[in-house]
Amino acid sequence: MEGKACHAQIIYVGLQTDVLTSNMLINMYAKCGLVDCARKVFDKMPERSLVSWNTMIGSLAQNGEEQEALTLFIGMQREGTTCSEFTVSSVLCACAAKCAMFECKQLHAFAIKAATDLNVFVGTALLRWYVQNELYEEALVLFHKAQMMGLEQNQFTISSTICACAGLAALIEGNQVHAVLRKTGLGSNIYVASSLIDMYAKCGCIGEAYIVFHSMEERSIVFWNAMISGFARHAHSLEVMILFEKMQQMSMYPNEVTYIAVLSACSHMGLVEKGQKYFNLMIKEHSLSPNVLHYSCMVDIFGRAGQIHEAYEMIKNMPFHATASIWGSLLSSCRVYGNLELAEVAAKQLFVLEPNNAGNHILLSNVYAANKKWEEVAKSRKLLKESEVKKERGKSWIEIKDKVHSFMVGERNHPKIAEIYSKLDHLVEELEKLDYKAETAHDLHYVEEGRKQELLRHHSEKLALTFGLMCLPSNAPIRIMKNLRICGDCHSFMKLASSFTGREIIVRDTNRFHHFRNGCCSCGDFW
DNA sequence: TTAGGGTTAG
Repeated sequence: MEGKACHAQIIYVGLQTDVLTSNMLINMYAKCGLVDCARKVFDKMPERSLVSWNTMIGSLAQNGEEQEALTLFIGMQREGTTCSEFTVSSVLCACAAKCAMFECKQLHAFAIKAATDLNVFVGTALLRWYVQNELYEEALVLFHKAQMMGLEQNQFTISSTICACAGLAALIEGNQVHAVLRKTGLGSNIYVASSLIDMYAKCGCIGEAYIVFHSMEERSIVFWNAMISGFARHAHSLEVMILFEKMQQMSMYPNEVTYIAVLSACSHMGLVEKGQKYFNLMIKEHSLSPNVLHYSCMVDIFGRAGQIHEAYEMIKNMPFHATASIWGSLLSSCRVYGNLELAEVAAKQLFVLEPNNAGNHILLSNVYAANKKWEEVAKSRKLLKESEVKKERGKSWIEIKDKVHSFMVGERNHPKIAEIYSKLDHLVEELEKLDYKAETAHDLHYVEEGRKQELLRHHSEKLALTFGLMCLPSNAPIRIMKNLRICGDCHSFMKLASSFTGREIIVRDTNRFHHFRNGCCSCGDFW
């Protein structure tokens, strides 16, 4: 109100035409959240300076009016006003919030042309934009470029970069950033430390994540959640529960994110009663309203444990429309337990919600096959073949030195592919001596048995494993990332391979880790 | 007279 009174006084004495005063007024209104008042002052200005434009664009960007900020920026260009690093960083923030990829890419080029890309504000906004839009590789390229040019790194650029490494599960890159932290001391920042825990957990190094967790005295809720989510991702349910208790002893109370981690740990381990206990605790003890993700966890908990009807009841009674992910979880459970009736219910919903997801058709045909409904299997396969729907191809990747090696199922292009196949054949022979038999039961391609076995043998994670065995030192764990869920055959194969080679093998599939050691998997064969 | 930012989610 003081500002408004002051504005009235300025108008009274006739100072409103002064550019400097108007700029200050725009700024004052924007800081008070009165962006409309700021805009009125801006619109009435007979002439505007660069600062007027910058202040107005920045105000709009910060007050959630991103589209208007972009429109004004275009207007500024049309008027021929040269922009500065202030303009570029504000407009970049607006683009990142809007996820306007095209504008952002144009703006990046614009920033380079206007020689503003070396400005720390501009660089930070660019990095943030890339990470927010999951363009992690671009983010890392930018970070390396900044490093080569000797530009300043700060806690903001570093936490975004670590987030990019986490998104790519790029451990070697992540380790390099960690080394920068050790030199600069930026690792003691709570945001940086939280993203570091997340990065190590997502790269399969849960022990490293815990070392970071243990080293910090300051602990925020996000920091606790990052560690608990990491343990959940690795199916270390006991550690999840211990930390859940410990945080409360230290007067830090769980929030919605904590409960998602706790419930997902229960689902990965088949802990139905514990899951129900936590779900009730969340509502009654901590007064939190479960969101669609919590319900999704509960459907998963019941479904994975074979309580398909309870899972379906949960869906029917929840206060939200079920998402594709929830119906997908039910359909997967139906496949595992051969429940045809509910598989058809789930599939019907999924075909509407995800018409382009071939996996749903395949799951349904698997349930038909498990129930020996061969006519329906054929119909379902025909439908899939006729539609435009394509199944996502299996892909695995592994980091060796500073390079990511990627393998598709039946890979032909890798430079060492001949040697890989030959070594893999040899490994299969050795494992067959330990009673390994290719499990083709769930692989329902209409192909003859020999060909089925060949397809299974060339699953991408087996190729990545073989390449890891060829290239990595004998004591190094082999970390493999995969874009789909690991199949039953590869799971058995990895267990035997860990025993035969004496190696630790870590496989991350769509949303969790499997640690294979001495012939066993951390998931206890429940996933 | 003008700038902001980063972390956790079945």
